[in-house]
Amino acid sequence: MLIGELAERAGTSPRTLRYYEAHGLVRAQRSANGYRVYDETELRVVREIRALLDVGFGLDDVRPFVACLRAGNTSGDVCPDSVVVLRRKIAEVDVVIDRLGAVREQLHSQLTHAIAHRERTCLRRQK
Amino acid sequence: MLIGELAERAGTSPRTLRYYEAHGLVRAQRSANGYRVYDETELRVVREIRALLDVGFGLDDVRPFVACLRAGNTSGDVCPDSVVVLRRKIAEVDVVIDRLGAVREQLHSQLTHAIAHRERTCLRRQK
DNA sequence: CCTTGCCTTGACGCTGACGACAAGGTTTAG
DNA sequence: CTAAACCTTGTCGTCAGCGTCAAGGCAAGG
Repeated sequence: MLIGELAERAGTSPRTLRYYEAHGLVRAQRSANGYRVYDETELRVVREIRALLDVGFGLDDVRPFVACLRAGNTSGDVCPDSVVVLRRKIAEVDVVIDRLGAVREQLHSQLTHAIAHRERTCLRRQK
Repeated sequence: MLIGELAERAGTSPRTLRYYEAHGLVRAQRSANGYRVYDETELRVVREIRALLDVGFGLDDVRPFVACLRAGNTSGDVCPDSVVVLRRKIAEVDVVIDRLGAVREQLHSQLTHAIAHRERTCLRRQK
């Protein structure tokens, strides 16, 4: 499997795969002419990476999951390092959710205030 | 009031104020030697900008609020354009909160799965 | 032989809100 | 006289995850 095929099967681009390789996440054999050659394992690795990035992970967060897959596990989640990252990420998400909740509250009250102000202005105009 | 003083009073940096000016948000008179000179109104403008950026607005989102203040209003929130942006931002925040909630769910289930897997492994080892 | 369509490395662009520095002018205090 | 502490414009760097050329090599079909 060459880079174009892997890219298509994983739903991404060759550029992206080279990028992952440059950052030590994906590995490739080389054919005689220097082309990157991948096996099915790499396909699963790339899909794991994509799934985690989509959820808001950074490349560094993904490393333990890739290592876990390479260690022969069916899922990248089951290794201790992955679990640590999972817990941390959940905590991070919780923090952001809380913050956004507070922001939402504030914006809502600003909006309420603005509407109330407009009401008052209209009423004064009507008099 | 020169740029350094305004920066300090607004809790930001001269660089930032020049940046806002370059993007048409803050205005300054010029003294004979070419220094930027600000009045109290600009202080309020800068504080409005900062408050909104802190909440996750972009510079473009802030423009209507600044215009609203410049139009003589006590609050930047009360003008129609500001209200439009407020509503849009609240909607955006809602979307992100929902997405993060789903992400949190997914991560939690991954974590649960990983823990369960580890339990099974330990049990097998104990046998 | 020539085109088409893969592949290679290398390098710059992008988004946003600035930080950091360069190289210089001004004003004030000692 | 000079150092300190302001100010000016201009340019590059930052973070992340790539997109988008550029310039070239390799393989196969007509």
